[in-house]
Amino acid sequence: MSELGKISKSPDTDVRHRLLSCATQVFTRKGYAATTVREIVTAAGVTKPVLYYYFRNKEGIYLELIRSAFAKLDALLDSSRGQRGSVTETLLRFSDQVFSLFMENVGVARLMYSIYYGPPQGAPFFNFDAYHVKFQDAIKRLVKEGIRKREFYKGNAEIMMWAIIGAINVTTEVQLLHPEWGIERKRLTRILKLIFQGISTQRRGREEKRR
Amino acid sequence: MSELGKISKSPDTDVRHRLLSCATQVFTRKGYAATTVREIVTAAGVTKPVLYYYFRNKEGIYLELIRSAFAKLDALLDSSRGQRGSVTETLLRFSDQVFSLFMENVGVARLMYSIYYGPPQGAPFFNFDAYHVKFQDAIKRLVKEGIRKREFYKGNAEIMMWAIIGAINVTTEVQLLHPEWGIERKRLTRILKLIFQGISTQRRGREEKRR
DNA sequence: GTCTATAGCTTGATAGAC
DNA sequence: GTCTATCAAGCTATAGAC
Repeated sequence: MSELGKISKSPDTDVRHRLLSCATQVFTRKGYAATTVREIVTAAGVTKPVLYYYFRNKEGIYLELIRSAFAKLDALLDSSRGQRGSVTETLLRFSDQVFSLFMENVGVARLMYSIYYGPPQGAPFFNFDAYHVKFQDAIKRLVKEGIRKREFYKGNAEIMMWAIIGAINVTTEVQLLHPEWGIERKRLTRILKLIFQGISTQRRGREEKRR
Repeated sequence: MSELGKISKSPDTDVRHRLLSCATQVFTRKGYAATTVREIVTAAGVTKPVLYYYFRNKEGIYLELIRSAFAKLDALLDSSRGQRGSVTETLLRFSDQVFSLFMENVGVARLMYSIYYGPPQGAPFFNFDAYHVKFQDAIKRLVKEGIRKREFYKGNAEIMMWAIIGAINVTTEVQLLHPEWGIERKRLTRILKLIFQGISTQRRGREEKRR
């Protein structure tokens, strides 16, 4: 009986979730402006008022999609602070979690890329760049901590940051568009480890010898 | 007199170039489908027949934009073969040239990102992925050559390739959207050198010691 | 041929019954 | 929470005046 009670309660949130999922797909396929509320609700198998009940309007469901995804990223960024263990480990773990989050929300990610790079349809403004900066700061802070703890060479933290972000981006972007090319989560770790250790057999030039 | 002759000849190609430039802007701003031939020609200060003379139609001018940009990349990829000097130098020079090419055609690059990631307007198909693969192969070939010449450690060439492509991508993408963040050409070189040499003070783990 | 006015459709959004 | 029924605004197409 209690089971039935729980099950009968779930459709509420289930409908909400289905609406979000369908909206993501339609927005991605047709762009913000060309997407009609009608398409979203028929895809989700509900009627219009349901959408207007859960989300204020078309803009509301769009912003909810984007915001909820970034809320998860925010939580992850916060958790990257004050970790025990080496910075190297923290960076690897953090990148791995970012990749997982990306994959779990790959649909929304695809939509965000479409909005960010695509032609400006009348989509409501969202400050993607603020999150780019947040993300960069989180990585840069870890790199600086690594330098302070002598785990990393005393070099330009920003350059190191870009190398790491480059690895994360290339991994997520390839996964976004060509999952069949098989850059999966483990591979990101391997790329990062490579960046930590270097490619060249000739280690450190002038800087090293001068010490 | 001969001067006048030369000058009177240039407007032809000038008009052609102006059309291409304006088309790039309008396509990027409004998307392929929403762009009308009328907008392009008025922006370029010419009449419709001029566009239809130089390019067959709307599809023609679009494809010309994309194709001519990739033709330049093709030339660059070819030139990366059989270079003298160290592979490290070749890779740095090649990346630098790619970045320059990207910057010289940043308008077309923006359009291509918009088409590639944006909602599929009825834009004529272009095989962007084929060029992605070509590009990857060029880098991978150089990395393998580096390993063969003992310039690079005997590691996974593909992982090294992704690290390098990550650096190139992050540099060009940031330049595309936030030139004010100041990741200019020199910075790409610095990121690559960092990847070659590594970040960590702990060089090579188990793999190294086992040799 | 050209312009305008209007009919009719679509869209985002809401009211009120259940 | 969900439905039916409906609204107002905006767009497209075209009939019909000139």
